[in-house]
Amino acid sequence: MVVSGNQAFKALADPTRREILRLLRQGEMKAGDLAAHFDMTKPSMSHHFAVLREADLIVSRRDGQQIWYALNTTVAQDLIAWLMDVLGDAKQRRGGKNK
Amino acid sequence: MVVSGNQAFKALADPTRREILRLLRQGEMKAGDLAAHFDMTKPSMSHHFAVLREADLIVSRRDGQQIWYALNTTVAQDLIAWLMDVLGDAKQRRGGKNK
DNA sequence: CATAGAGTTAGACAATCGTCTAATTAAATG
DNA sequence: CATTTAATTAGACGATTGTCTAACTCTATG
Repeated sequence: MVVSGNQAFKALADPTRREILRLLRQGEMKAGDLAAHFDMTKPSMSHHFAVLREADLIVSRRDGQQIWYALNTTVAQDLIAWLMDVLGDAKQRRGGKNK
Repeated sequence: MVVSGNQAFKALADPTRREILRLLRQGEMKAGDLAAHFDMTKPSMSHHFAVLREADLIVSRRDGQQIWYALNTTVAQDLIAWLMDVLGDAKQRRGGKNK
């Protein structure tokens, strides 16, 4: 885990934040457009963006009045590597050992 | 996500629980032997086992006085599928789209 | 430069979480 | 059956989390 393993896992623990990541699969989006997908105030959404950014799961850039968010795949790759390592092929390994 | 997506993600948010999963990679272990790896009371460890079991990330069986825990790979596979879907190949996808 | 719009920051508050000690359950054994 | 050992359950408590309203920053524009 390169940088923020624990923060990244904690960030993923909230369903709103996972949905934000899902929306960003298709490319970057403005903060306001993201927020429009949720039944929640803008400050609450802003908080979720901050948590995701501090976990390095997203990156942001300002363009005039608006802020664009996009997935940061670097930490994402680390998370997947951790999960695959710990949980991914355990079945095969156990099969080989305990059969 | 088959059953307990949110619970599974929340279970992964704690470093002690992730370490428990890591230890279980090599096969099932007794509750006491797992607990011995941590600087924490047994009731606290028992709580973490319960969270992991409710998230379907581990399974347990009693053998006399002792309880054995093992990884449950079913939900683990779902988690990995989710992560790969949302975060896994975003770089390639964005590259193809926004280049 | 006054106003409006997009977004964040500050601070409060209830709910959830992680840990502890004390009590309890369940199995083994003299 | 009394005691010991392995583990969980119950309940308390401080820390963290997710949400809200109010206030603020920053940019655009008349």
